[in-house]
Amino acid sequence: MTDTKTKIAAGLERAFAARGFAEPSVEDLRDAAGVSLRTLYKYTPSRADMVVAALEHRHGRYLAHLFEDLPETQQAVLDALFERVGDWMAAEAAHGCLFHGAVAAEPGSEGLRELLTRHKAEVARRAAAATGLDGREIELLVILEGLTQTWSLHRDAAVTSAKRLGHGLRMNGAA
Amino acid sequence: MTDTKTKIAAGLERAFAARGFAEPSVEDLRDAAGVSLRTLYKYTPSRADMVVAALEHRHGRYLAHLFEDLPETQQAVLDALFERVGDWMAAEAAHGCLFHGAVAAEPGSEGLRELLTRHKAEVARRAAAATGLDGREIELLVILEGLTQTWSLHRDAAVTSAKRLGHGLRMNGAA
DNA sequence: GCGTAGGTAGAGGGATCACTCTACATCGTC
DNA sequence: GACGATGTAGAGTGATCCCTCTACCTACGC
Repeated sequence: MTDTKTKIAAGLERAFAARGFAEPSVEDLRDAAGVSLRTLYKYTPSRADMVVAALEHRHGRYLAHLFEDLPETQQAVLDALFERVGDWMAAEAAHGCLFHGAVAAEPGSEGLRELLTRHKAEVARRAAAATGLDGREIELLVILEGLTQTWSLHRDAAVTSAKRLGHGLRMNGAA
Repeated sequence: MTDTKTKIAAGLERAFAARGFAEPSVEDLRDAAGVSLRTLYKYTPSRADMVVAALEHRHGRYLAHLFEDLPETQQAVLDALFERVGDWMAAEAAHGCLFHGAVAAEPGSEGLRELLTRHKAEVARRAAAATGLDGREIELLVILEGLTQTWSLHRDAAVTSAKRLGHGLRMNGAA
């Protein structure tokens, strides 16, 4: 049997991704996690902790989805990254980035904001390393975030646009 | 005296922008709008309507902020747009795009999603027209959205990155 | 066989919240 | 000076929600 803690985190992530952070009640979250209310509160002693658990679980899954088994050439890596973001949105994030969603739902939480910062920094760092575009982390992040936000409006066209922007990135090395 | 309806919409916009969509109670919104509860419910018969009123008011203000009195050359327009987005974030949107925030707070609302779509389409359309980059609306939107999302993490560096990406846009006309 | 760790089931408290309703004030117009 | 439109003030209602707590079950090591 899978570890109770990961089972809970996976269920919470699914619930928040599907219905946002405001709507699901703790009883809904309990159903999604597949445990009793008591056990849920044992591992995540408040609803805010449930949000954190879901985000941490998602962080790992997102990194794995983006950066495992990438192609060989760095140009192909760049295109593959954007395609994988599109695939991720289609399969898992119909309602947009979960981290931004969590911060938007609770703008006062310093903890959530720090989680968001760390998540995005890690994505940018790994993307720059994998594409050989060191020093261009922020530009990469602008494209990745823009793609994430526009995907729900324009689907594949957003992926294509991100690729084009990425190619431009590779062209002009300096400002 | 200013029109009651606009006074309410302006107050609501301020409240949601400052504290997000989940936190403020209707009584908080009443205080922000500066009217009585009865009057507030007369113009916006439910809390959901208050959200819509705030977004419609913001839509107008955002377009005015971005597209009024732009410089003459199209290259300067492009840079000015990104700078204005940065200024807007600093002054008005410390917590990110209000439209995405509203949809994230209530993912089930078809009305909000349509409002978001129309808002972004109009921004993209006007940006393409003002910069002479017709046909590149989606690429422009990816940069604008990416800038909006990364600004809270990287401030001026995000604006600079957006400008660089914009210059690349102007270079390669075709795919 | 028994203790312990870790689980289920679900009722109830206390607080909050969206929304309604009654009663009263103000002001421009005829 | 009466009147209608438009506003304020604020108490009350019904529902929801987060969280706690009691009571019980099951598997496993020794």
